[in-house]
Amino acid sequence: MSRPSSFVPTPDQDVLDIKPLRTLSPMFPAPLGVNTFNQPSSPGTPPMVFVTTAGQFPGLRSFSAFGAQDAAGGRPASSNAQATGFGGQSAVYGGKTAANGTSNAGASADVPIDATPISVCKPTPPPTNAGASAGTPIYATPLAAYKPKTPNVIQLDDDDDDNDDDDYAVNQTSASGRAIKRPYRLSGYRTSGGLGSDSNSGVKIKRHKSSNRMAGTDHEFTLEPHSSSDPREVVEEVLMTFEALRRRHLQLDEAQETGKRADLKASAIMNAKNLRANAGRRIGGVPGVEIGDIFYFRMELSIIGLHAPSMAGIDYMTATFGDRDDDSVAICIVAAGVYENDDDATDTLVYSGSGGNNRNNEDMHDQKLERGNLALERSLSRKNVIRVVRGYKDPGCLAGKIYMYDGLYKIHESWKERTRAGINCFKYKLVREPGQPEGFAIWKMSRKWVANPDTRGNVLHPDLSSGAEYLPVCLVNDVNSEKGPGLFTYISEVKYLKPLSSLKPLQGCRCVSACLPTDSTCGCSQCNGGNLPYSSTGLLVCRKPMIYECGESCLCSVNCRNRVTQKGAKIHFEVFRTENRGWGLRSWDPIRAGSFICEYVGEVIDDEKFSLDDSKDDYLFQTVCPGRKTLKWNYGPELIGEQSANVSPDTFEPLPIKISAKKMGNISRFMNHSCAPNAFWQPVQFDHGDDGHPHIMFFALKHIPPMTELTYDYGEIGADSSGIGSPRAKSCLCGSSNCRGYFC
DNA sequence: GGCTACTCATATGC
DNA sequence: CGCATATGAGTAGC
Repeated sequence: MSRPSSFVPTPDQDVLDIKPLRTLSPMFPAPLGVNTFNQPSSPGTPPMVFVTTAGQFPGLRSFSAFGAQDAAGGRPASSNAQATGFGGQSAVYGGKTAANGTSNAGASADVPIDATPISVCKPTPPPTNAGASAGTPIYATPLAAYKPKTPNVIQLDDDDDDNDDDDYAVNQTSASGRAIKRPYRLSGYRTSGGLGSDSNSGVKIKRHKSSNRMAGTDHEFTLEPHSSSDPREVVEEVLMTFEALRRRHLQLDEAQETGKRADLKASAIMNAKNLRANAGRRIGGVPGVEIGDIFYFRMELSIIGLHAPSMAGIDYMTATFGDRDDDSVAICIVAAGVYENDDDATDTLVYSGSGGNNRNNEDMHDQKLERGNLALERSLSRKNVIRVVRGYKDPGCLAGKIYMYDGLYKIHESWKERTRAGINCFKYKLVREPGQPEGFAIWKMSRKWVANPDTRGNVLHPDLSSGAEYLPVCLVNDVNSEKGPGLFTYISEVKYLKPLSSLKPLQGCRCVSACLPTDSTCGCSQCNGGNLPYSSTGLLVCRKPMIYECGESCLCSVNCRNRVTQKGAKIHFEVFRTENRGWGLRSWDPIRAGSFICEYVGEVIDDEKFSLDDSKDDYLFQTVCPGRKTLKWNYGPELIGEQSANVSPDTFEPLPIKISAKKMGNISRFMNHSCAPNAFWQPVQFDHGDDGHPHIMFFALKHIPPMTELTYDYGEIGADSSGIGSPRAKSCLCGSSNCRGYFC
């Protein structure tokens, strides 16, 4: 993950200060790097010229707004979050906790009226268990007597006084890890070799014989020789591969109007090839997974070892505590978030046990103290930490649910509650362990800002673009007293040297209304290698030397799905003062991998007149070969037997285009470099056919949580010889584990 | 004990 | 709203 540059933790800083999510990662020290991206701006001078698309704006309105904000602001830096008032100790009891639990709606901050501590609940006496069928509930068994026979026995230090994670270092002694052999049936997609067999009846993939999957320690996962030993890298690689596979499957499915659940297909392949991280179970944090990480599928949680079950909300394991009996303890829960209201409590959570509410209202029955519920109950007495993943259904968001890892919690109490439907339901109150970086709290906060930008503190200007962008671009400084970046003119479109009309036109398609993935005759689809380059939700499927969107010469409408980047960015950006890298760009919205972020806007520089002076331009964009991570974004086709679409540094061919955003540009001029970036550039054509001078569009390399700095790999000039000697080379201290040390 | 094969529980994602 | 289904626990049997 890119190291957001803006945070050097200091003792006096408020924990709730608005900071990027990742900065407190224990794995990486705070970045020390400084680059010279932003011109220094003296406090007295107007910081910039605000310009609309129509032309240069006199700036009167802007400047006065600027001053007003400034005066009104006047808050000390790094103290803006308190006003939002989350993190309180408010209890989450009552109405919210149970969609079905109306009886408690009025019970405020106290144990619900009809709540009974589970310890008081007397389980019904065990049925004569001799001939107990498989379905016999264990509910009846007294806890102490309950001794699961699962072979996955893991020993723990029997020492639960301390909060330290190390206490839960897991020694896997006997871990047979019996793999369930089950053919993975991938119906409805065709492979062109590789794993393929019998595409009519679906492809069967045998799961890897994984005798060593549970053995040893963490990372037997290797994708390829380059693969990192850094757990963070491994996790990101797994997720990137999953996403690449999923997008490609989606594309194939759409083309054939068949199949669904590309997420399941992708994970089937991942599992078949044993491409997963952190196999096995553990109490406490998962290596390479950081608080604030976001996910879009339950499968993603599963393949990185964060939460193994693909559907169930409670992940648990059997462990041996010292010389005591084996015990099942909960290790991770996914709080679905369907009962989410305006509850501001971000450090407590009331979780409902599982079971009982069968579909169709038939067969409703009391929840039983077994499996996950039992594990939670045992975790209450064991006091072990439990990972919490918060699910959040954004009403305004078309995509389904987003999951965010919110760190470690402990169960503080449990009780039984009668739901509206009349069944007994277990409730568990979880409290977030102190001292962890904020996760869900930042999420909630940024949602609030999106709903009402006025609630964002430390604002220097409400819209840097003065309306030129689809959404306002907030300028903020949580760090120091600097008033803004150096002077520049905000424009929203690239300034070409020649009028577009004089450029070679782009060939269009003759699709009526909209280009369809099933239509192989679509000219634009053919230009893109036979498929539409974007998914139906607008995600880029694959990184390519060039993407051709539909344009003016096409007959299709503006609603055609092959028009994505030309419509502009639709993200709530903010330009913010980083701690040590000048100004940077980040987003209030979560950004899903493959999403369009923004275009590199500036003045196209004439290749012939390119001078030494220009080469010192810090805002010059050139198509320099980026690092491995960016090049590998497509990794996935190889896994399903397709030809690799990847470009290697050897075959990379730069384009002649050079864009300078020094004097005029847009938000993308604030994107800093990182050797572990979360965005990449992609050439796109839609309004002209000069392939040497395409639009440079940025897409998300991975899921980007809100408030994480957006970065891309500036690349290295003369990678083969000496990038360091290059006139533009700057030393890089992005802080990532694979930092190259310099960039251009 | 090691292993396979089966059932069951879960609720997601489309 | 219905449907197909991945994962893992648990059980039975060889």
